Amino acid sequence: MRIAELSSRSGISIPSIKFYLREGLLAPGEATGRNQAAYTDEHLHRLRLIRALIDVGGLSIAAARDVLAAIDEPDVTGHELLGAASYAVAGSPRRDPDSPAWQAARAEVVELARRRGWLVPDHAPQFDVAADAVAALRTLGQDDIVAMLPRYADTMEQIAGQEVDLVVARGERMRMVEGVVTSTVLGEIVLNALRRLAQEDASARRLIPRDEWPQVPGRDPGCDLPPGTSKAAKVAGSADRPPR
Amino acid sequence: MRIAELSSRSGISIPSIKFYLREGLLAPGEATGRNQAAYTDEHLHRLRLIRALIDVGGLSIAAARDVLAAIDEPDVTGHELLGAASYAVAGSPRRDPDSPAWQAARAEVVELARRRGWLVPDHAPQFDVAADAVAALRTLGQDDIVAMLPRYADTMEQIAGQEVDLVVARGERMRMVEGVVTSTVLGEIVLNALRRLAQEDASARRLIPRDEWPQVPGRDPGCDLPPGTSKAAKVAGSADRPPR
DNA sequence: CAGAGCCGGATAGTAGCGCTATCTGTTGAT
DNA sequence: ATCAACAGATAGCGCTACTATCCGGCTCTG
Repeated sequence: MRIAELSSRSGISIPSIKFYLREGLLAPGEATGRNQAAYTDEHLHRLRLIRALIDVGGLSIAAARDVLAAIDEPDVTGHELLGAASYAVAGSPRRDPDSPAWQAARAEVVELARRRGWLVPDHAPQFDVAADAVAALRTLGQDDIVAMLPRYADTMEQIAGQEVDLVVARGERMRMVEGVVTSTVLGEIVLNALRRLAQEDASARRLIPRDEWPQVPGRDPGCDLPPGTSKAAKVAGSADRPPR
Repeated sequence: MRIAELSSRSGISIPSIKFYLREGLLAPGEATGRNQAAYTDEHLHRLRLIRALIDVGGLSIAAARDVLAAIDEPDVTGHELLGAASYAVAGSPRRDPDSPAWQAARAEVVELARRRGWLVPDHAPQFDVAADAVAALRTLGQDDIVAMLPRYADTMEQIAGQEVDLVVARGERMRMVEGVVTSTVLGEIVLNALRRLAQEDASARRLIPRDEWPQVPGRDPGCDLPPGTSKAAKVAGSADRPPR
């Protein structure tokens, strides 16, 4: 296929495709002449991945390039890829790594991970990101929100375990590698959106009088978890919440 | 306090402070003369909030302005504020709301929320954000990741309930309102960072031979959840995972 | 086999965002 | 009286993610 077809099938303008070629996000097509090249369905798929990372995942061009380069590296393992993706997404713009408050916040998060026995190196960039947020919460006097950290960690440990199991179960390397990236980047978007929706629901239930609730169909019991879920997890899913 | 002191105490340059004044993120100081104004500790706090939202939370100036305007509105309820924050953060750049695939993805997420009985309007912008990601996952052939949606929703329902309880417990309106914003925006950053760390841990446990694990101190049992956690939740926290 | 039009590659230009610099006239501290 | 600091306004800058234009070569059509 030539570039015009690649453009029309992907919905991306030819100049943009050329831009991604220049930036090294997309491999050149196979040359069929001095100034002609042929593109394949793999290029089409790659373009969709690029747009998903950039438009939906909010990655910068540079971050997307780093992630995609790790995908292309044939002997990078799934585990290393996750680190690479994590590093690329974290970016560098930290607030002030020199202040004692920031260092205390970072130490707090590192200690949390250590107590849970997480196998992560102390220099993982995500610790810096978390430290930024924790330090900001503390200087804003929102210490009680920081107190939720252990619960956040517990929850994310469950989620991450299931995500990794899912991707590892695929077996085939190429599908695993792309699964790591998409579940990390796009899964985050979905999780964040669902969290906001759940917050809106939770605050409606607590702050709006029951007789002013909008009319909604009743909640279907027990049909919203996929097969294989343990009874304990289902029970926990409804624990610690006010009556609905 | 005059602007020079506000600048040195906040660590933000005077031109930047003037910029925030122009953009309406920061209220003008009380005028003490034709071209003099006095700033208070509230201005200092507000500046810290602005920087937290922008630098740490990644909000644009426009989104931060919308959120802060909602905070300032004296008769906006905590619940409405959450909607405003949610809306401001969602932004508008959606992928292609006209394609059938996108509409199917949106319907899928709306149906998920409806089945759980969430009290959220169908037009909530977070549905659009989630639809973007779900549609992207489907076109990339990552349907098994989409299958995790119900579990994501269940998890976020728990987290959001606890967050809202925490903030509502404060009682005082001003502290509630700021708690909504900070927990929504900064909590998301922390959650995302912890998720990536947990993913790295999970993939290390599954993909690296046990005898190559880095040496880490043992996991402390049971001391990582705050008081008030039910036994069921603690058990669920360790369920469905491979042996550690 | 001519010529219209698409091709790859290169260079230059653009729009928006988040500041930053400079200028003007005024004011308060010494 | 002097002079740095101030508020307010206008203009400019650096970065990112494209977008436009040009060029000589290719290829498809009639």
